[in-house]
Amino acid sequence: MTTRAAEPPHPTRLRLLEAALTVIRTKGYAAARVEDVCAEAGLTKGSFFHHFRSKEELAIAAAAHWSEMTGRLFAGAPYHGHEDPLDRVLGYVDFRRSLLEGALPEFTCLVGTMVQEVYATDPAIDRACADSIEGHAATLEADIDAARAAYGVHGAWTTRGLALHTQAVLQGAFILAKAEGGPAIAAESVDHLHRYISLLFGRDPARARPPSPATEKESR
Amino acid sequence: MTTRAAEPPHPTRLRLLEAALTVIRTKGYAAARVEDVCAEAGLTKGSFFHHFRSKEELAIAAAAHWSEMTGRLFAGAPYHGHEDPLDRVLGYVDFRRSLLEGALPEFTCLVGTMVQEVYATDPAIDRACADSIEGHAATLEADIDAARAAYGVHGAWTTRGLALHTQAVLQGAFILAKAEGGPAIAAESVDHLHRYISLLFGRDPARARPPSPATEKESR
DNA sequence: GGCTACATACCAACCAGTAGGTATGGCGTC
DNA sequence: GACGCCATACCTACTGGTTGGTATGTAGCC
Repeated sequence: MTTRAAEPPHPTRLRLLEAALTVIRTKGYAAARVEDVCAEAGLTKGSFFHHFRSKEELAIAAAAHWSEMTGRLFAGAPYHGHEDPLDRVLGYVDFRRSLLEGALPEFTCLVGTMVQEVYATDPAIDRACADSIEGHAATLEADIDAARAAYGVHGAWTTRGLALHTQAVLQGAFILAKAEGGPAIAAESVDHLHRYISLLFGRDPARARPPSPATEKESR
Repeated sequence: MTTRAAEPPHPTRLRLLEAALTVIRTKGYAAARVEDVCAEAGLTKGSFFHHFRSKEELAIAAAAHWSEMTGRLFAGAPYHGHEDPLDRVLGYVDFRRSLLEGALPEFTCLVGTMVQEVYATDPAIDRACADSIEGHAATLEADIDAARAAYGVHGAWTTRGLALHTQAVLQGAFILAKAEGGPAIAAESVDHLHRYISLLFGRDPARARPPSPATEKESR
């Protein structure tokens, strides 16, 4: 991930990045025109090319911005407050489930969408997307490891593999949501993921979930 | 799915459809130029537009062709020969896993790739993709139902939901494979799916898999 | 007065789709 | 069994709209 201490970006650049998120998540990267992004941001191309050298640079910057945004969102999420590490892992899944609301471009994943289009044609964007996904998955590994230790679970799978599996389920859920036109089936798939992790650690999946601890004001 | 008794397509049309599979799975739909498809098929645009009215019609026809191709592949797969319905479901997962070989455009899913790009902009292609995914998932439901009956499993989930969850895991695995540049992590995710279904039906996931029954010569 | 941050106007390449041509082969007719 | 006729299948050449990117202008600010 390498979230290097980024100086806060120029507000106009930020507006363009936010616009890019919306447009690319709606139409995909190739179909997203620079002018679409400008219109969404209420600017013109002259301004765009003042802040970005090319459309490709926008995509890479958007992926980095996405990583930072989601990084902050998940770092501040309440599930980190659980005592039991397994509750933290399951809390993460519940949190992801709670995000599946509203219109599709609001909850689907920027980098998952982009990587499908560019993996074979644009190595730089592909790398940025892969970094984003892997970096996010890595934030789960400490809790999964702690849960394995606490529950004495040592199956034929790796911590990193399970962390990435959660991402696979979520990415796949987004695809189903796009095909079906809404988040309902995506939510069911995330429920299956929750049930899987419960079973994997020998916990009854039907057991009531622990209440979310109060959201931390500042998680540093 | 509605696999209506299709008269065998014109061989040149078929070459264009096969070429479209390759090109779209490599570059995505929007970036796939009509001329790319023609070049891949060894034809020119004049011929293309003799067989298809538009690029959109190609995409829809490609999705239908994809459904037929995969339909035949899975209908003829060996896992249907297992006595135990749970073995058939798990055999399906194993079969999917065995397909994760070679270069990415050879094993990734056409309609999963396309739906991400068109869900908000092209309802006709979106519908074709959704039909393909749902139609394929539906082929699992009879075996899942039979397994639920045989094993007395009635959790808080639906047969259709689990069938679609298998597709979510696979689609997500393809995204990870594209990000990582190879099928290794995708395979791990499919292993997790196998483990999940085993646990869900109360079977020890570590248990040796039953040998595949001999491939049926003709499954009608 | 020069630098940042935007806008307007323009260009050249690209690309889906069209126009119109030619080769091929089936088929009825004599 | 040769001939005229036409539909099919494929090609080359072109067009017109689109789009990433550039050149240039200008308003405000230090």
